[in-house]
Amino acid sequence: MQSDSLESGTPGTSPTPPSRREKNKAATRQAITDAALALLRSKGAGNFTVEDIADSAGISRRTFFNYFGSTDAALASMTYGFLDSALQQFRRRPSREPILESARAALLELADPMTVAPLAELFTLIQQNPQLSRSELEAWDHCTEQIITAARERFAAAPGAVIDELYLRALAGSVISCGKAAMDVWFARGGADMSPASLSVLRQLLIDAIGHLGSGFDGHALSESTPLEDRH
Amino acid sequence: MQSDSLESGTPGTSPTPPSRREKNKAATRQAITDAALALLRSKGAGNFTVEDIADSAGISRRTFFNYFGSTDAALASMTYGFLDSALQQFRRRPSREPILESARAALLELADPMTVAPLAELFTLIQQNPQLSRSELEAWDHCTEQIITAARERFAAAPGAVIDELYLRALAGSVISCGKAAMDVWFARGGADMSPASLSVLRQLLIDAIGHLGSGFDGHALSESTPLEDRH
DNA sequence: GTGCAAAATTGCACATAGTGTAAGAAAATG
DNA sequence: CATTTTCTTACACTATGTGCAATTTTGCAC
Repeated sequence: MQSDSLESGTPGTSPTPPSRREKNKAATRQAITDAALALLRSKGAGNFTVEDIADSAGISRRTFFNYFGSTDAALASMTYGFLDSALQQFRRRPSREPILESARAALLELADPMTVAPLAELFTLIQQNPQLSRSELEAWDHCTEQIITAARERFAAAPGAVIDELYLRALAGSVISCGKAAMDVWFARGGADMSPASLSVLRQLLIDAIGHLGSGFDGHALSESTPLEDRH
Repeated sequence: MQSDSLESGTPGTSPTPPSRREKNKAATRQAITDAALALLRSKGAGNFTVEDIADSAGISRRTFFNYFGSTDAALASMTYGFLDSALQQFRRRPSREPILESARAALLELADPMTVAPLAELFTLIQQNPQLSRSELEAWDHCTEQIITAARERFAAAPGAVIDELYLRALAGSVISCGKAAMDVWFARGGADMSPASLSVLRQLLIDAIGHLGSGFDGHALSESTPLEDRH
């Protein structure tokens, strides 16, 4: 679909230039997720089958299952990619940086237009259908595990130190929970609004959530009167 | 199985004495979960069918589906009950108590022998099988939503105050994450050890996790040397 | 291009999941 | 006992997910 320069896609970024096979697979994968999202949009959750997706993507039912284990998994793959961008950002942060600061920077990646755009509609469609949300939960959980691993590796850089697994897991889970909370609130407010103003709101929500986490949630649940931004 | 005193089970606790129908349904439900757990233990995850469970529980396959939507759901129902005990404890706390203190008290309920015992083995069996964990995640997520609702009701008691949804959701998610982290670490260490010493460890893990949360995770990931309790 | 090996797609068969429906069994009601 | 309500069951049917072998496509050497 895009400009298919033969083999040198972006030399230097990846050690393995994408072969034709890999590009075909990526295209098929994309066709599947596109078809699944289109069907979710047009027919609603639970009102289409794997065969529908396969037909729409121009492949056989069997091939669909070579790529994804279920309809949910196909849709959740978008969320995986979405969260993976935050994880990569986390890994990119310097090791000596306070970990909550790294988490804040990583979560802000979720407010990137290119990152959140493919997810926005999916989220709105999913939040109305609890059935679909199972695989989504799995995606968030998977990201939590990845954060735990990344954080463990970071702390392991300090030689001879004993890593507190409880601290790691509680922290990673809380960070992800804050990201999820910010996304939920954002979607609940304005839906999938991709305008710069809306994305700015999302960024602020992510920052505020991490702020609450960093301050130990010391009682800001109520605000007697909200002088600024009481449009809610 | 147990002593079936006719109708007066525990007068005063429930306004509706359990009729014969309700007791039969409860017994069937229990038989299903028992059978599912037994099969999980003996055959391993993914190596038995709904029909196996139904046969083992002495019911038809169709009746199984009248009670649970899937094998996973049957097993996850135990986790639902487990987490529900913590939720009830949270609701029982006084409204003016600091919310993290309420959370701490609620999570400590998870270390109650009567509460955690039915879950212990399930957790160990589940952690080895990522397939089963989807419904478990759903159970934790469901509990998070319940906590959000309970906390919202608590704060709504203050008249005229505007509730910060982000604070609520981030807090509830983090609290649950801390509970989950403590459980994970506990199981990873000693498995399903129900001894008083082990349960004491679990209690301390839960307290420490909430402690981390309350102090904003201000850097206790490493400990240069652990003078006490370095048996890990 | 030709030929060959590796890999992907596909069709087919099959076991299992999950659901609608109607008949039958059990329990509550009078 | 008769009736009504609720639960269980059998049956039929669609859909999911997987193993397997045939077929097609791609990569690579010549």
